[in-house]
Amino acid sequence: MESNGRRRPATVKDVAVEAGVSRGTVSRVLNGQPYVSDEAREAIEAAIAKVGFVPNRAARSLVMRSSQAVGLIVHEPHSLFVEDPNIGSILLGANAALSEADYQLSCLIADSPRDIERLSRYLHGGLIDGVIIVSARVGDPITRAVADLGIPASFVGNPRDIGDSPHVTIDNRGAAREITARLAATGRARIGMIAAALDRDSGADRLAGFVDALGARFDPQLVQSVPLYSYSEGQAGMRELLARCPDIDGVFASSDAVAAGAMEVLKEAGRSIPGDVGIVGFDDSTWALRCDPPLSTVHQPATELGRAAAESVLRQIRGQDADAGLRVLECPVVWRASA
Amino acid sequence: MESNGRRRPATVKDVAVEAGVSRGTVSRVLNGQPYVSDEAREAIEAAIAKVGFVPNRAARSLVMRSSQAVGLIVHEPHSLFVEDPNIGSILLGANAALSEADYQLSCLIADSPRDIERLSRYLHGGLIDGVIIVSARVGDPITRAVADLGIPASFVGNPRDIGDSPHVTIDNRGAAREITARLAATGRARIGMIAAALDRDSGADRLAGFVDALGARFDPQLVQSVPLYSYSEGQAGMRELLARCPDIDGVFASSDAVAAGAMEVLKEAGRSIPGDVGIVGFDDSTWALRCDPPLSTVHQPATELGRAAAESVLRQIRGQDADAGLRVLECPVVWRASA
DNA sequence: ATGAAAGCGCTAACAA
DNA sequence: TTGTTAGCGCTTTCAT
Repeated sequence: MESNGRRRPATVKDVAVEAGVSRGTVSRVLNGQPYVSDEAREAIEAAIAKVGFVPNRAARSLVMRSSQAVGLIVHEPHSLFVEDPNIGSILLGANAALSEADYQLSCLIADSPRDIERLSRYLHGGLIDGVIIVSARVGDPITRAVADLGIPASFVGNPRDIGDSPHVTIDNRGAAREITARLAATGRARIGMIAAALDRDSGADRLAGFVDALGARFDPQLVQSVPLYSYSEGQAGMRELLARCPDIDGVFASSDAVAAGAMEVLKEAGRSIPGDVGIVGFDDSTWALRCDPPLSTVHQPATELGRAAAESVLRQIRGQDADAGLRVLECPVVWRASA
Repeated sequence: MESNGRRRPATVKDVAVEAGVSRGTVSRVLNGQPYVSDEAREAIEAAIAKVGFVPNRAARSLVMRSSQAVGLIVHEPHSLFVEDPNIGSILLGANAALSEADYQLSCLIADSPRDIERLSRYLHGGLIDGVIIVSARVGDPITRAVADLGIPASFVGNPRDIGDSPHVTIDNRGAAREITARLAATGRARIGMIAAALDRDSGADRLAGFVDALGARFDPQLVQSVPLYSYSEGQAGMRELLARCPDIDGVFASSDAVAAGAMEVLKEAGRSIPGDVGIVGFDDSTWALRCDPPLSTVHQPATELGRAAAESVLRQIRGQDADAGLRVLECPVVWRASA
């Protein structure tokens, strides 16, 4: 029976009075502790329903020093946040894992220096037991803030400066190496790369994998760097590459969105895919299937990344962090028609 | 000077001792209250920095009965959450408005009955001062939970059963009417609609606007209903329509993603756009510009919707809800090449 | 098995 | 202008 209207919320005391017991006993029932008579338990449960009692979490957090809530910080440039195909899945994965453990996920956005300032106070405040950090860059103020806090934390991704902090990631370099090698194996001679987001570990590692795979055949002329993993940057990058090396016959785009933009430009330039130019992407997002022809790419297990990060935080909260926090998830190549 | 390591967090008392004043005075400084000598203020500020004090928000929330945090509940089916082009912008808009008022935005996901259960306890708990609800459907349990709570709330959108609760929305029906009329004015004789998400106010209203615009020329045969605003549903819907009415020469798709899917199918069927068939969408999302030809559509002011909803919640928190919470934002038609 | 009482960290009313 | 004190709602010894 939900009480409606603007009445003062019921407290343990109200429940205790209603049930004719003490607050201590009510608390024991609330927390499922032993040593409560069936009689008392039933009376209290009835009273709780009757007065519409819901525990005040601020009070509980204060005394227990824990809140059963985990934050997930997203620090993305404005534009990307809206489009990033992985964030939504990471969120859903983290939420699922936390939900099973009866933890509340609270997604926090860092979109300005002011946000970061407020956020670090918020995290300090005892309303959050742990935190998942998505898409941090090297030197990210969020990283510092979290480290200073000493609160259980786990990163999705692996910015260089988090040291051996718990994190879950994929082997960007290995996957990039693998898909580049396969592209080369289709008989391409002049393979280029549109290398996005080199300020992120994912971006830098994908480039490194590309260089690995090409070995002596690597030609820096064939690499065009662009700032973001986006469709329009893909277009811009491809235009540059085409102008500089008209004989290009293979492209590794460092995300599917980038690849989609590049394909658009290639078609406008009259190049057939995969006939004249083979192209591969990264992420296996909705972009990949929407391309024509469908894009060969690397499958990124976004949901599982979110889930694993949440589980890592949960383990730390429970004090089991002896157990390794680091995990590298599989990301198989998905071969389709674009190369 | 941030204190590191796992030391017990500093409290007001520590600051008071360090500064040689009482806890009351420290509290006054913390809350920017008058009647504090410059001398005391300086000593306290120095002490705060020295001991690395950050207020415990659980304690503060408990006594103040407010937390300076606003929740934003997203209740979307799994698949859509990942793709919805509006949610990210709504979030960013809400965050910007709240940030200016020094409120923390906490985005909460409702992805299962269990989530909803936990969420309503969470909202009850005093850790959240108000809430923005995105994409609720009629009969949504979230709506009931929020109503029972009596907490400041504002909806984005207008499900029929929220009554006159504060909400911010667009005139879906009017906009649908307008863009359909324009499509008709291009000389189309057999205009159909792929009507998605009729269980949502937005979906139902867009269909109503379509019917309005066509008047006597409306033919139910030319309407295909699909469950979700998605690319693949757009493909499915278009296939149905094409099979049933091969003479179709105009299509109103109820979102850009749906339109993109429909365009794909039309092209496969050998229809030229806008030559054989004119097509228009809704949202003005990234899909629209990515289509070939670019899609005529209705611009949805997603960022502003988020901002306005946040401002509405803020007003309610401040007790100014006499001021109207309802706002209908403009959504102009954007005319491009697809029709 | 249960009640009484102390106290988590903070703010606010009251005295001084 | 400042210190003192009484709670906010909850959990948790310590008695009983």
